[in-house]
Amino acid sequence: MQEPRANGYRDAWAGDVRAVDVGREARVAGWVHRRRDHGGLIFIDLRDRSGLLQLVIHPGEGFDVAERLRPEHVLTARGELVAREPANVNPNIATGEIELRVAEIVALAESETPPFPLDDDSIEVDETLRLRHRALDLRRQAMQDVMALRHRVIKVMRDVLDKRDFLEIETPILTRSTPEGARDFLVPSRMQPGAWYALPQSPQLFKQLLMIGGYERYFQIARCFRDEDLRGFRQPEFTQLDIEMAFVDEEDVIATTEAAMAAVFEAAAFPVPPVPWPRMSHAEAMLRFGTDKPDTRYGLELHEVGPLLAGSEFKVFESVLGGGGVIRALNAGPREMSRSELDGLNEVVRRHGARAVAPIYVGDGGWAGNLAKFFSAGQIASVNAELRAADGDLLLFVADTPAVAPVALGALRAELAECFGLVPTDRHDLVWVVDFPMFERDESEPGHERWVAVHHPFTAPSGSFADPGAMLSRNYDLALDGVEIGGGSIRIHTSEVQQEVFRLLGMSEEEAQGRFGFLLDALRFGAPPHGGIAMGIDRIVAIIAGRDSIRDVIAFPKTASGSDPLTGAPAPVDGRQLRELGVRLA
RNA sequence: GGGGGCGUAGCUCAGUCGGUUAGAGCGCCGGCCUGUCACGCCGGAGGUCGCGGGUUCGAGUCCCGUCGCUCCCGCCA
Repeated sequence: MQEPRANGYRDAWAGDVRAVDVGREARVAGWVHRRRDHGGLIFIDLRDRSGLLQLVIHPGEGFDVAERLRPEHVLTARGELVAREPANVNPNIATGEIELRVAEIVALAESETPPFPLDDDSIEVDETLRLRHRALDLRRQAMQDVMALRHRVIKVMRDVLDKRDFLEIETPILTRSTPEGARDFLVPSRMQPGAWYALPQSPQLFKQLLMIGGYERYFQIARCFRDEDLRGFRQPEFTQLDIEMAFVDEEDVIATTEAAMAAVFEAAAFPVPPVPWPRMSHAEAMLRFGTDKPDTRYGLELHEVGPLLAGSEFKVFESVLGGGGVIRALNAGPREMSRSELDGLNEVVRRHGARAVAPIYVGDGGWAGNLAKFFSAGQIASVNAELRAADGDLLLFVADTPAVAPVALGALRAELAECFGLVPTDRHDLVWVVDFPMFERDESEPGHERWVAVHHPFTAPSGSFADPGAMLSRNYDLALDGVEIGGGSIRIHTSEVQQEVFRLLGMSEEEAQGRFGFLLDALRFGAPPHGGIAMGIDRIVAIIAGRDSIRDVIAFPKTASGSDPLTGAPAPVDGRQLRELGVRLA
């Protein structure tokens, strides 16, 4: 760190002094990390953001002060930086060759005993307790490291985009609904009683207005809000690198994203393949991996085996195929699994809506087990060839609807890779997934089937509106190790096409005008072709830091119940405010 | 909204088939200690076993309810 301006508290960072500073008089300040009291000699590991420095207090000046110090007390100390005897050097800390011989020590603040250890990152402390004492939790080295990493990631993003002529422009937080498909957080309006602001699910509409407004290249470190249940990699409040560019096609946005992200990974010393990163169609991803965000670091790929097995004696498969279903299979390799372990696999696919997994062992070129008798030698041979099956291999089959079977087997693939230890820890893969379907048929309410946009309804489609189910969207999602870290698209830039999409989604002209009039209006005044992307900063930082939850990379995250860590719950509303708003309490 | 797991000392956890006095490590407090760095040695304090009810001669342990946390599905890019 840069040397601090000398004042009454410090003139040096504790963790930054080195052997070359021996002989120098230094004043440092910080927290007591650990204290070792030898009776006639006291050692204190002093901690500030830069690191640790050992203070030595001999009997005499300040000794009585040092005797009363305890972990997390705050102090400032002055003394001479001295070299340690060779035998006393501590190679585990950066300042281990030297120490501060204290001439003066002043206690600035006492501390109660911390409710959980701050000097040991190996113990996993209950998260509720960490959130309740967030200031203490943030002192821990692991949190300090992550926050510094997060800062560097965002800094690199800003630097790369700044060099490429992007302007950082802020967009409103109190706004109206910006549809991404999630529930909006709502805030009542005082000026217009009965009306509500929505917090933005993304700056989508605003950045399109900026493109139409001629700003050409925009970005923002944007806070986004979605009122949905949280998960390890999902918070109701999260941060995205939001980018939009005018007069561009897919290649421009992808190239810009790759430049920014490659710089981020390089700055973080996170090993990824060189750009350009591979691309895969949505259809291929679903076929080979059973997910739209494949982890391509390991095998266990899915195969379509329905046509190979049609006409067998196995009634389960036959009835699925007869009903328009599919059969997907993967080769788990030479695995010995017990009855109960195989039952455990059923649990996995059931979670995703499938009935069961059919396991078959390969032996002597044929199939072992009680399912083998239902299939002809030709069928067995062709499936073995498709799955490259060898003796001893375990083959797993899932037969179900075209929507369920791939997803269920894809989830099983991920689970198997995890428990077989097939997921590399030293290597990371990125893949662009492109050519998503534009529309999907929502058949959840019989009699009210309708088209819904797979991405948001501003994504540019390709294909003909005469066959909406066959249209693809001009979008691109980026997956890192099986986690979606970003996604974007080329946007619709004419009001005619935009209205056509709204119509297909069952939106009347009045409704479209009411909800998105300010975009439709803008599109009528010369909108440039444009597109962009949004990158999930929390997820990117979490993966680089090797964390399972983005809560670990957010200074003040929400808890599982969505409450605020500082108050324990969303703030209660003042009754007077409610009356002014005309809100009646139930 | 649905399903699984967890809740025991300040922290992390153990606690057998339901059995009488609930444990460990770390931390904390006191004493000793002039070269430690996860300091060491000696001693000590600390428990509504989340909460409520039930079964039982007897419940940390079994059952029901409830609250909290957590993972997964739904939802959500």
